Amino acid sequence: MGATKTDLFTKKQNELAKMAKAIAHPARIAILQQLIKTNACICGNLVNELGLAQPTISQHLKELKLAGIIQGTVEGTSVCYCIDPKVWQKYQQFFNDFFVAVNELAEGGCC
Amino acid sequence: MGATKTDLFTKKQNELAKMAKAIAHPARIAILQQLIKTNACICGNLVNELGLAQPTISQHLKELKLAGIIQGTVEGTSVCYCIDPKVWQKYQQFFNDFFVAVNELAEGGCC
DNA sequence: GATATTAATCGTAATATTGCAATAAATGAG
DNA sequence: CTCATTTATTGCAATATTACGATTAATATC
Repeated sequence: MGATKTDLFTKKQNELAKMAKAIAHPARIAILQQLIKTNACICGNLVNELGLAQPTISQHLKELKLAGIIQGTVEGTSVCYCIDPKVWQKYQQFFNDFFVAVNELAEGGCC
Repeated sequence: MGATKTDLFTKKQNELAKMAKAIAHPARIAILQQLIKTNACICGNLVNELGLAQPTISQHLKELKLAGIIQGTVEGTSVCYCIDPKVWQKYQQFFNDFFVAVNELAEGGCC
């Protein structure tokens, strides 16, 4: 039915899934990389960098903002986006914790 | 139009996005955690553990298999799934590389 | 206030994802 | 070969995502 049954899973599982979803699009990854690369925030010249239309970029920015990864502050007629380091670290932590679990056992192989 | 414009992005960006998508669902995270927890592979008793119908689990397993994270080997009437440590490590590496980039600068804040 | 610039929102079309009932395929036991 | 068990596939309905044209909102400049 297209709707995820979130009630079947733990808070952590749902949260990690949501975090993964936030970066599960090349445009959003490209946006984040641009924000990192230009350090200082840079605003909507993302539209020029990536080849997507302005509303599309705006929508992706909204999702990233909703996920908490970035924040935007109005600056004249334009808006300045940048990564929230705290949330970014949380993401790093969550993903690392998830992946690290296996390496602890691993080896044995199985089937 | 619902179709991602992959041609606009780099191979790495598309790949990371795909990897994120593979784990961007709580059921798939739960499945992976079960496979880790029970170390030895465990097959379709995932259906009992999670509360989803058998075809739904089967579909998620297929996606994880397609992403390369897991592999399944037939064992009698049942199938034994387990994590592919090599691919898992690749995932860990990719995500870490992505997140680590910011911490190198960070601090300055911006807007 | 009128105009230009930039970004957000609305509306809509195309496509993708999620979930499951029904069914098929594969294998082991008898 | 028949039957039971387990998993995969098919077909379909509900919902979500992606993308963009058209428009609106916000702000700066004149």
